[in-house]
Amino acid sequence: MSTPPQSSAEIYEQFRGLITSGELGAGERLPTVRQVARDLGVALGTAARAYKMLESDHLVVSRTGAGTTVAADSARLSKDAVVQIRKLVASARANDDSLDDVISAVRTAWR
Amino acid sequence: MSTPPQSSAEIYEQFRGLITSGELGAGERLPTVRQVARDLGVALGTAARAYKMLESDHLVVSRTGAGTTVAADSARLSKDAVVQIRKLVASARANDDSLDDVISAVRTAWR
DNA sequence: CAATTTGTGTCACCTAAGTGACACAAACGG
DNA sequence: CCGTTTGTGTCACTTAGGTGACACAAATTG
Repeated sequence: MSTPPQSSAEIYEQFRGLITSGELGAGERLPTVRQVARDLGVALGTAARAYKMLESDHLVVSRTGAGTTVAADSARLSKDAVVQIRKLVASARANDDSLDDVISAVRTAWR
Repeated sequence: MSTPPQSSAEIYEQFRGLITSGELGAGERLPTVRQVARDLGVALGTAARAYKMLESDHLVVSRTGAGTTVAADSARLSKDAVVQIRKLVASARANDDSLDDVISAVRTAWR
């Protein structure tokens, strides 16, 4: 495939968001690498690389044979931020702002 | 250089944030591609590619000889969103949240 | 007008990261 | 216990996007 629908970095980001926001709780099982690969139409190694990145961050624990589960202390985002993010998204949506513009502005506002 | 300090995509994002949030106003001049290349330690072509991307988005206007300036109708983010982003960043900072975690959570909350 | 500035285009080259197709070891489950 | 599931590792190959070093055309400047 010449243009992958998702890169390993994007897959990583996807799960990272679910985990750090607490939407995926500690102990919960992630889909298998082969599941992810099939669902997103990427190669096995690409999904595997994403999981490796998550493990490097200690966001998940992978064991061959058993699957991959969310690590114990993985809800890293404060409740405050989660609430603010919900408001921001509502506001931006109401104004038809684009996700990319919002992300860029957050990055800019951060420094 | 094996590991570029910034990729063209990152440089693009940087300016995109400044422009869509209105921090760089219409008509304002951007640094020259050579300036950007020198300052960030990237190759000329890398900075040029970033500017090309900005132009594809109609965020800037480039003319050989003259420089690159912010396009007329380029403040694309709503005031509401800008305000919410300011609050979010304050909140996240106060709680020691990481930028990457916040970005990931915003992405997740969006869908 | 002449020199400079600035964006653009091209060259050969290198590396990161994607691909499919495997193989293997650890854990699980009937 | 034995077959299946699952994460991991490797292979050769392709592509996107970096690199430095140029050259060129258009706009600005003195």
